[in-house]
Amino acid sequence: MTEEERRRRADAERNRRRLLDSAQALFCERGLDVGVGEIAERAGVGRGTLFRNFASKEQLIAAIVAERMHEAACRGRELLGAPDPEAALFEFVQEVVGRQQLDRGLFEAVGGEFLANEEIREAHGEVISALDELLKRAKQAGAIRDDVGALDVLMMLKGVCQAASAFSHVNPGIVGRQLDLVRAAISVPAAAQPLQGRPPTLKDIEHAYLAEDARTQAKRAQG
Amino acid sequence: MTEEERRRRADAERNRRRLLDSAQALFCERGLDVGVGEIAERAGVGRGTLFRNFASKEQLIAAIVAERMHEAACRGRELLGAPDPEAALFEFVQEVVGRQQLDRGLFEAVGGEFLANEEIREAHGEVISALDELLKRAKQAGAIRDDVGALDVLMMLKGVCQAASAFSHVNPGIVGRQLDLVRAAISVPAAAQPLQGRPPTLKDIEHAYLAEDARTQAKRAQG
DNA sequence: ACATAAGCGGACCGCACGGTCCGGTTATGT
DNA sequence: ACATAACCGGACCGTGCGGTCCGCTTATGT
Repeated sequence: MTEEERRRRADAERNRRRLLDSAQALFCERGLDVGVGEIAERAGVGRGTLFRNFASKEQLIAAIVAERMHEAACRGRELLGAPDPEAALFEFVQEVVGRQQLDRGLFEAVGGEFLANEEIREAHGEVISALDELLKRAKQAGAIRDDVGALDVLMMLKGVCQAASAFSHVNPGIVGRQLDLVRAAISVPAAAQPLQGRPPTLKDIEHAYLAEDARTQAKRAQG
Repeated sequence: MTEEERRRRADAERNRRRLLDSAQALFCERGLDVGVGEIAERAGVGRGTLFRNFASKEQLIAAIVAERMHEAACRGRELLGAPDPEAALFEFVQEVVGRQQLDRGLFEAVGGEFLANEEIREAHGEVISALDELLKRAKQAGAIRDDVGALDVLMMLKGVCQAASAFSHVNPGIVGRQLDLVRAAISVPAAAQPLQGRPPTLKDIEHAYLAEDARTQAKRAQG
């Protein structure tokens, strides 16, 4: 040990990175329920190696999810410097939805029982704070009503994300449509612009289910 | 067998009812993840009896959930006869949320992978149809914008229900608040009335998690 | 009262999960 | 080149799940 800071072997460091990468990829595409065995296999290491780097699966999840939330919060703070407060707010809202749309694990972590985890809850708080600041600026600019809070918005976004994860692949316009509704709701008196896309239909549900099923069976066949 | 229609023994019928009742109760309070063992135990029968009445757990779930959805749809059709179309629509919306708030199993069945089940999806379709009719009437009355569909509304409700299931016990006003938002969204120009209740806070999340945790550990201690 | 079939229940099975452990391997400093 | 400790990987464990099976019980018609 010639250096104080260099106490871990190089291969250990490399394996940790591989584990984080493979877990991130699998959580993204299949959610947080993927088994630790599969994560280790994809990383090209054994299960033992996984558990030496992360004390439990929950801790691995927390490390990844918290990182993603931290990134989102940073983006939010960045948007605080944008010229148009209202545009900045809705840009952020749209990105938050987009991130969850691209990362199923992140989507599942928000609002589920995983908020029980200290690390995740803290990162979640960062996002809320950023959104809160953006809201405050937009309110001062007169664009947003005074009595809504960051969590009010986040809760509505939960519905949007749910819609996105369920239907966006059979009805791509659904996200923009729902985001429009977040702005204008369904009442006539508001100065409403026409909604984007086409209305979702019963067929969409069926297609969503069939696509999901086909994907599952494909995985099963190859595995 | 003196009667054609009487081919099942009385005790069998009684046990089936007990199973349905206990499953309903457990699904309500703890969600669809409760084990079949516990359901049978609460009903005072063995696991074998459960599987003789229902070929699989999924079928048991479908029987119960579809029944609840059917009830909701009936209520919706009933409201079609109400004098004020707009009031009827929002009464229905509120009741749909209320039902999911009182029944965690129902909440989980909507929008999750359980919509893959034919029986559930069909019953879900009934609810959508009822909501669609209510929407049409409200549109004709000029209360609702023309370009929203029943599923648009249902998706927003998903977010409301999520908020309800997570926070209603620490912030009872949250449901009315979110329902207000469904009507008016967050834009200033709308003729907005002040939101009900108080804004949700970060503390609410923490309390929700702590309460959930305490409940879980209580169950664990008594079981 | 009795014969009989329908019904019963809990022991049992296979499975998949998260997590542990230890004999063999390999990076690392001298 | 070598000694050594850090590291590796996969066999292994306990748990809890949905679902099956079979010997015993009991409702039911005569």
